[in-house]
Amino acid sequence: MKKANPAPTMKDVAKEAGVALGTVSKVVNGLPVGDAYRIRVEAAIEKLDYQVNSYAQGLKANKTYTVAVLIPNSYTPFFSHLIYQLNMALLKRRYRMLLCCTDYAPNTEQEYINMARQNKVDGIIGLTYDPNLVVDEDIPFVTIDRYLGPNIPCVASDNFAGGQLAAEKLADLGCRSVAFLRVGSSLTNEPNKRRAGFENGCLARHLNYTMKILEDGESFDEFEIFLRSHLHDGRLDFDGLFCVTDRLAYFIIEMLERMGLRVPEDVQVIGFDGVRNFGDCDYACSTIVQPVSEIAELCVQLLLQDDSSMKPPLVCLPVRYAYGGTTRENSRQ
Amino acid sequence: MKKANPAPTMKDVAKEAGVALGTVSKVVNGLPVGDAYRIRVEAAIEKLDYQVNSYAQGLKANKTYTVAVLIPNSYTPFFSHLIYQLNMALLKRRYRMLLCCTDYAPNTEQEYINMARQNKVDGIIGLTYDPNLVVDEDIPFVTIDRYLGPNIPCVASDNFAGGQLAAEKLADLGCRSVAFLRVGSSLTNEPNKRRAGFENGCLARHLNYTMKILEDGESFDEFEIFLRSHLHDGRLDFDGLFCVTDRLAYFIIEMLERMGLRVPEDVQVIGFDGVRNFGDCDYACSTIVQPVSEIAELCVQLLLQDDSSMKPPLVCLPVRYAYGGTTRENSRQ
DNA sequence: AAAATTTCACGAAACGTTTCACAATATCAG
DNA sequence: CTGATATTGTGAAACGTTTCGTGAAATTTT
Repeated sequence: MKKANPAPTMKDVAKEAGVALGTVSKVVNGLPVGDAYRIRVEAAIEKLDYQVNSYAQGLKANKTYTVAVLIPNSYTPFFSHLIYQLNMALLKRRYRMLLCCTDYAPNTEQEYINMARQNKVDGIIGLTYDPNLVVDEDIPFVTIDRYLGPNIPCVASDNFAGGQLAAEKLADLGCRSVAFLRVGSSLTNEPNKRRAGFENGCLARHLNYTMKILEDGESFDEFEIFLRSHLHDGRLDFDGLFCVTDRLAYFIIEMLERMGLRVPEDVQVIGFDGVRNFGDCDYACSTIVQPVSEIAELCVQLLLQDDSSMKPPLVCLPVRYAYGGTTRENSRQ
Repeated sequence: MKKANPAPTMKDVAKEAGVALGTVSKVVNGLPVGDAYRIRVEAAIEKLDYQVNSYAQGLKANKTYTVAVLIPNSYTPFFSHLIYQLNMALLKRRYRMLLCCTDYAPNTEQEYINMARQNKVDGIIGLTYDPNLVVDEDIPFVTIDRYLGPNIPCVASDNFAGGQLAAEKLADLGCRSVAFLRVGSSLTNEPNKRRAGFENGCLARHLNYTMKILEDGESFDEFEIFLRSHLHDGRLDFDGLFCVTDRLAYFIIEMLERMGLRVPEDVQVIGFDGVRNFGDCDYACSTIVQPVSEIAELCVQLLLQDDSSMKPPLVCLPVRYAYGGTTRENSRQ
């Protein structure tokens, strides 16, 4: 049924069905209406191919069913999976997702927050960078991986446990001397706890450990310098490496191979994130997997629940280890 | 300036400034207003921390400044980059992006199209799968990589030229016998032209060529069977491979290495897409790069331009070759 | 059978904008 | 100084919903 240009409104449906406006509204919203009326209204809706205007609804209800998602970009694997899962979690609740890529720029982040407010979104989920972000007190806000204050719930993986798990795994897989590699970030965000967790795990398992943390401007080449300084007669001082992200692990593995070291025979490598290299292929490396889907689900739950007194300031979700070819699994595994 | 619960409206601003509603509206929209009035209104806006309600605007103007983007998922590298660039192109024009991941499911695609219509979006950009998609005639629709009909503009890379370019590159790099590898898809979409282009290029350059196209249910293992059947005494019949996507190329390269063949020494490999392995690192392989940013920009332009008579049914954008370590660049390059 | 009660459709008002006919003021010619 | 013209602020109406007080009809009670 092709309809002339102006989209049919409730008023048109009411006229077509010979009922009042309010009756149509009730039918549309599933409120109790006499069967005779319901049938007439439904027929009219069908005939006119009527669709409710959700923006008029939003105006009336002061609710837009829109959530803004602030994220540095959509193409880093962890982010792109997060977006996917957030999209699913929101759509399940009939919410729309307004995606804002910030490119790590603090002023862009602030701009988007203001813009989100102007768009009267029902809430904001932010994986943000700027520690001095000014968030509006009266718009629900949930962060990922960044604790901004006791009134702003933060959802993250259990990064500390993830670090511990990496150490334990390496120990279980026979490592004696390990290193932690991280790209520099002066930020105090949740993923930083990976280091502390790893250190803790190494101590518990009596592993020798070394850290190499890149400073803010330093290039990845520093890692090669570091590794070469620990290379003697073609043998590395370490038999295990824990990289702060899979992306870094991927680089390091290529670097090791260029240096003539075999992974996992000479040195085992564990990364962090657990996202797939090409979207749905194997893991790029053995890794600590973040529960992306659960993170997304919880963010949305916390954001949309109205009882703000029940919102915990920080939730850490359990991580797990996954084999990805860069460790030597033993038979007990 | 902390404000009590109900957000201030234009009416509040008008009262505060002692002017009429229409005057505030003009100031907000940058229409000519006497300086004395403008100053009073701007002061009131500042004082009350007023933000226009863009949903009320949308209702009045019958324009929601929202565009729905239908895409299989957000984590496949090509898609995630597309989303990023679409986001940028839309945001530049103050449009919002409603992201819908369809998981390649035809019914989900149709559902989302209906939902988008309900949400009164100003347009839809779709990278869709279902060839029988029912699109609403009176809502602007632009597709990516899939030609649905003369009234629905389609934006794509010049896949044919890309295929040609791959063949020419392989020829220039010294190949004599090449193969084209593709995963099966019975769909008639734009990327299918890569094969025809490659074939064309091979003929022009007198290259021996072979095709291996996976049928719909077949696993990637078929490629190994195919390659092994062309392996004699550790030497492959081909010295060049063109893979339909970088993702496939990535698999094939790993497969070749497992088979004891060196890339690019024994066999050179070119993929297609040109997206980065971990978001912003090097190319995963030598590749034909799709102009993702231009595709996104053009989609948005076509979608939002009102003169529908000027919309071309199909636009193919130029691709380029990029070195990614899996070809032997010669000195002339 | 009449009164009391319940049920439920009706339609006006309101949400926060934009727009437009109108009125008020300022400008200028004669 | 008057009357015509240009300028610009005013406020009501409209956009498409939801909500809620009103009252008519149906049902139950005595």
